[in-house]
Amino acid sequence: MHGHRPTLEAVAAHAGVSRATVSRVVNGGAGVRKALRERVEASVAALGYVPNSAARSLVTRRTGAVAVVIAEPETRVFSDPFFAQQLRGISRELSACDTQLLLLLLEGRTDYDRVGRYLAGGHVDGALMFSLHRDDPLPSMANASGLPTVFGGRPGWPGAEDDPELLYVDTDNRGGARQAVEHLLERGRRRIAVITGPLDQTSAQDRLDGYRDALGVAEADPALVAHGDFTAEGGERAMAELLDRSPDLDAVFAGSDLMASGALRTLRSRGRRVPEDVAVVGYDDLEPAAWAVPALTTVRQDVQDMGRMMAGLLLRRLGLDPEGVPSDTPLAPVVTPARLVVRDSS
Amino acid sequence: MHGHRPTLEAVAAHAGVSRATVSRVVNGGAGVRKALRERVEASVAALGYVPNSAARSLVTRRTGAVAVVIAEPETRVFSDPFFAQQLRGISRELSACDTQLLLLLLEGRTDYDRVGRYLAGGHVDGALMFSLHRDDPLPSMANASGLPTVFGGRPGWPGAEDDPELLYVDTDNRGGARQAVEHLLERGRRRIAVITGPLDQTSAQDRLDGYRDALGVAEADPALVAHGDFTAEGGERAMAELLDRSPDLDAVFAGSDLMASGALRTLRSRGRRVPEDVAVVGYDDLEPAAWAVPALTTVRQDVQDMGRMMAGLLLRRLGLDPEGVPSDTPLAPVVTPARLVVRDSS
DNA sequence: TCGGGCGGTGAAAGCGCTCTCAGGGGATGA
DNA sequence: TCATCCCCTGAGAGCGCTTTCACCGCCCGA
Repeated sequence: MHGHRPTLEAVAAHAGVSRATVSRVVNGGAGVRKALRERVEASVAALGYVPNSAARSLVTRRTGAVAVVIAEPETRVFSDPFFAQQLRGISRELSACDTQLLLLLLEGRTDYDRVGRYLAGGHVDGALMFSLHRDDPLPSMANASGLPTVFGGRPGWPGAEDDPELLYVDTDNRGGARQAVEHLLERGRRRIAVITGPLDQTSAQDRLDGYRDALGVAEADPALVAHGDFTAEGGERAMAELLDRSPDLDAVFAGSDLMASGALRTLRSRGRRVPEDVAVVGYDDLEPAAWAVPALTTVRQDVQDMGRMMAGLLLRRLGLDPEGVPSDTPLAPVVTPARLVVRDSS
Repeated sequence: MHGHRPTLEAVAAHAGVSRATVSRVVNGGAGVRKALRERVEASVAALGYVPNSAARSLVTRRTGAVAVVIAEPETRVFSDPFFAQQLRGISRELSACDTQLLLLLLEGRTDYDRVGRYLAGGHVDGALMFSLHRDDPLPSMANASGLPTVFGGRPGWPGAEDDPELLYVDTDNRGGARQAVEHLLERGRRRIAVITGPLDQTSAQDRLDGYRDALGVAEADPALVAHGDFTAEGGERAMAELLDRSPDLDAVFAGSDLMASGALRTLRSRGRRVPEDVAVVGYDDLEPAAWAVPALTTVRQDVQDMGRMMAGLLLRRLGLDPEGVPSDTPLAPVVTPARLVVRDSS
């Protein structure tokens, strides 16, 4: 197999030059006379030489790869278009800088060790982390190993906000949620329930806060609050709970489109019409929103762009200025706006 | 940052032993006296030593990582649950062998170079390739670089079948399609249309062949055949075409659930009732099938398990026998069965 | 004609790790 | 008590690459 991949040495011998010269040519050819460079290039092509990445990164201390770490089971990562979109933006930005994307998924508690070792082992130049819960050990692992890291969503662990080095990309969850609930109020709804995401994630907590803001209360009516986990099944269950507790509710704000579509299913099976009996608003504006029956009113955040920004931030942190970014832009967290999109469900 | 990661040397000095001993301990500790081993382990912990992967793989010629190459735009990869499931199986199998999964997506023609270089550069020990079209250059690139590779789906390029080394995992697409169409015939349908996937993929071609088998014809009625691209949008368009060409059709077999759900949308918008007016059968039995309204009759293939098998095949090819596999099992392509699942749409 | 400068090239020193090989010491058998 | 063997351990040679540093011509100005 890998049998006898030619080495620099071999190319040098073939071209009748030294290893140093070949190395220079392979890395751009600066400072090598044209005639020689062409001779070397011919040899490289003739032998089918490809640099050995291990040897190279051993000396350069760079790998040209970036890890995307998602602390969720594959089930969610791949069924939730949120990640898909995010990854898409990331992947696009990275490949523009010729950097490889490495996807690491953490499923169980035991994976933390493996991934921690991987990150610390110098396999990657930096990391992008998502979907972290408040007590997740990953950030401190990354921090301990000194790996440059950018987070998706505002980190929620204690003291996170005080770290001036901290880099993240978030969206205005609180404002978006407020818009959603205000919209329901304008539609004349009065018993508005909420289905939250896991509250140890800032995005879920912020959306709940936005709900409270809109209603002008400091504490939500417990009968109108149910907790989901950002999945459709969770939304289905939460909606059932809500209907049991508050049969008179006339609207529900779900913390994600997936949960909203789950809620839709429960409502349908319980014979409630949407939006006549119960208005539904989701969050994210991903595919399931537009496809749901009826099409979901939701809060739009440009997830793909957020992914792109995360990657951009990291690349700049690594000193690989992505094109189109003035190099004097300060390296700081980014918060993008959210916007209500009204469809048929409200 | 990576500032001063301790090296083997440092640990050796700290523990008062030689590099060789530390290396042995780090790699399992075989052949090192217990007392010494514990001393070394303490030093490793005290210094927070993590082996440098580049140095290690430079000498071992192994990276502990495997690439999954998908020649489809991210859009599809992440919105099509097919890949999600497949990846899930793969990821599960790989992590059992402590092997990292590296996801490489090819979007445009230009990505081929980058990925080709990456694969040839020794970043990974092997590759898993999916969703290849007949003239895809990737297999020959992998072959040229001698990278052990397992394919998802029976490869369709000329001469592929003759390669005794070729490893792939496929499902009985032809048989599954035949079952689907026979089922429609049993239901009394007579004008059965088909929406194919891209015919330069063997899976799509095989499913079309199965359709013909069931109908007992050598060539399908062109008015009843439309081509999609395995996406929901494609299914939507194809269904519209079919209705225009053959308004009298009473059933449609779609080459994937996603295309079937697109077809469902078109049928709904054209006012055809499913299954009363038109029966619909999909293929794959992934989430969209069960969720569709009405729930889709479809052909089940255990995609996740296929992923697992692909990974298993590759690991064995790499000499990392996954647990539970008798080591004398011959290394050969696998074809899994397909089974009809009847739901509401037919 | 000669000295200084400069662009281009090669020799060689590692990067951090694994692994072979040789040697040292303790235990064992006579 | 001495020789033999075996178990551990350490020294050292690379893995393939980058990069510094010294050097060799060559061209220029004087």
